[in-house]
Amino acid sequence: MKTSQFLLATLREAPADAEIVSHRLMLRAGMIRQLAAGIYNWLPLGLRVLRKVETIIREEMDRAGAQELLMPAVQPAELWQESGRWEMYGPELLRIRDRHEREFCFGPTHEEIITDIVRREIRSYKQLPANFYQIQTKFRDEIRPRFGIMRAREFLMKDAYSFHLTEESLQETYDQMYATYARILDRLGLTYRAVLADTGNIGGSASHEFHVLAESGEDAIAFSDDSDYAANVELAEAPHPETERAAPTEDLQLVDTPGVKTIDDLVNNYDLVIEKTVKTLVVHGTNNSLVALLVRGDHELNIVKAAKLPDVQVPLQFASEAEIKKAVGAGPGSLGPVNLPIRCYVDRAVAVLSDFTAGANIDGKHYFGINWERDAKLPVIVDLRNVVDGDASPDGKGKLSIQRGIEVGHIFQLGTKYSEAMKATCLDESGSSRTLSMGCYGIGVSRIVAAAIEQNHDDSGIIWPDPIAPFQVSLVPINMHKSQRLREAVMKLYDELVVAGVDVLLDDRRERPGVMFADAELIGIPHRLTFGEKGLDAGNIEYKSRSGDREQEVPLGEAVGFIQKQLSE
RNA sequence: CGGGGCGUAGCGCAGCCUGGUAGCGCACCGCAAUGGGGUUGCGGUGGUCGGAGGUUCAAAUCCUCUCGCCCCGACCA
Repeated sequence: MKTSQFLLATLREAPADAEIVSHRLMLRAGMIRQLAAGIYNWLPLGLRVLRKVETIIREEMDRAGAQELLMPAVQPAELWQESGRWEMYGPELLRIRDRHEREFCFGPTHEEIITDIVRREIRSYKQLPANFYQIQTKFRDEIRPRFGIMRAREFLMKDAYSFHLTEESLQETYDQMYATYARILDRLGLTYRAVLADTGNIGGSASHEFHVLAESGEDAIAFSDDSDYAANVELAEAPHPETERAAPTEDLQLVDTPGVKTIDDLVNNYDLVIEKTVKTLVVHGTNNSLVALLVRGDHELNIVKAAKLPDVQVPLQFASEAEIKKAVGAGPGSLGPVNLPIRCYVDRAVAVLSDFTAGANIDGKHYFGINWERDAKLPVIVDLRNVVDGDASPDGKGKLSIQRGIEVGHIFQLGTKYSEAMKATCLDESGSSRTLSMGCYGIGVSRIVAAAIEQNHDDSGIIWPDPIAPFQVSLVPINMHKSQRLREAVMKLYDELVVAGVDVLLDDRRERPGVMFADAELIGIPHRLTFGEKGLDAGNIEYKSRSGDREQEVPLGEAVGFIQKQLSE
């Protein structure tokens, strides 16, 4: 490709509303342009990357024996009503009507459609197991799309669905998909971790997420320093406290704490130890009740764990100040376990506290020296908090450390959730009808592009891993317009590279070298060949890698071979 | 959905408070010089000032409505 024939839409300045690195760089490099909130055009440069990611995924899925098919983006409401998700999915489902007022949605995922296909087409156990996938555009009407392509409403996803007669067969395919995802991310050249995950509203039992590690990641993931254990912080179980609850040494004391609304206020103004304070969070419970959740002052409530409690309404919603006042008689900031009139759960770490501080359920007052059983009955003890750096690993080996990750893949064992609702059955060896078990396996194709940039960039721009670079090599001629013999030599080399199958971008604009270098670096081409008259005289061409650690003269005659060697490394 | 902010040329912004012929930088086009890290000079192209309504002799500017986009908020007890 030559720049004269290519839309090189680079920008010096990024639009002011682009917040994260990948969004800024994708705009500046001319990969994408926004059309509406969470909806983007892919310009030629961006599409080249997207297609390369897609190709690697497709190759690995095919290699794993999955079959590609393509399902519609627009789906009839009937199937969603049949699975029960037309009501359950909520406002993220973009619902539309056709001219006959029939209801449809723009598919956010395709369990219903694939299950419908399979129940029509698969009759016999002899056709199983089967694994179908597609690479297709999804639409999820996110509350707040953000970060460019990272959390867009319309995005490209590879989704796969497998069908089985037995749990063993499902486990086998699940394990195979786990290995396939690892291969895909290895081939993409990304640093990642697979972690245990929550199954969320898709449902099912076992589940793993694949995270590309990056500071800007929206998810926190916890690793053991001494085993393979890795889990999303949403899921990671906090350890049982190592100590028993100590006997009371202080009397219960009601203290005036005017204006104290937060744990920080309390600790700073009354010289307390934060580990001996308790905060009380109030959420909506079932049947219009309120439920109080108690965690230590220095800990964070884990929303996923809280939402799993039997009395808590799903999705989790925090009570308003007015609701709290009405139920408790005091506002947020003055709540605690003593004389608390609503149902209550305590975190394990709270249950072992003694002589601790919490709100008095009277505005502007706190109790100091609270002790369980003496001052308040100890409520049900559950795991409510996020794990923190240094917690013992749940598998008993080592300590946890927390890192940020971008979720690019998620695999689930769904079991019979959809096949049962939609009556997807087939005959087994004995001729009796059996409900199929399902697995599903997703990869965010467009999100991988953004994640790759988050992980691989510097001040000058993107640094693509070779396998997904829009071009492998940039060819930068210096002052080509002034020298006919340089022009001829450059064109000859360009043709040779193309014939050799190298993905090369020749910058044939009449620009100064600085401009061409800056653009090549911004768009992240991993290898660069610079060619000027001086080099031509010496019979050399200059090579530089984007990561900057290699720079050398290469004899012109060996340039093609040299590049091929770089690309195969 | 709540809170905040912003819509003026492709991008980044000024002008608005205090109404009076719409500006700057980058990009783009032309000419010239320059020629190995975003060069310089000169000359140009490009704008229904998000939209509608109102006030006024006169509206980017004031008022009302509306649309769009962005940020923060689901850890606050």
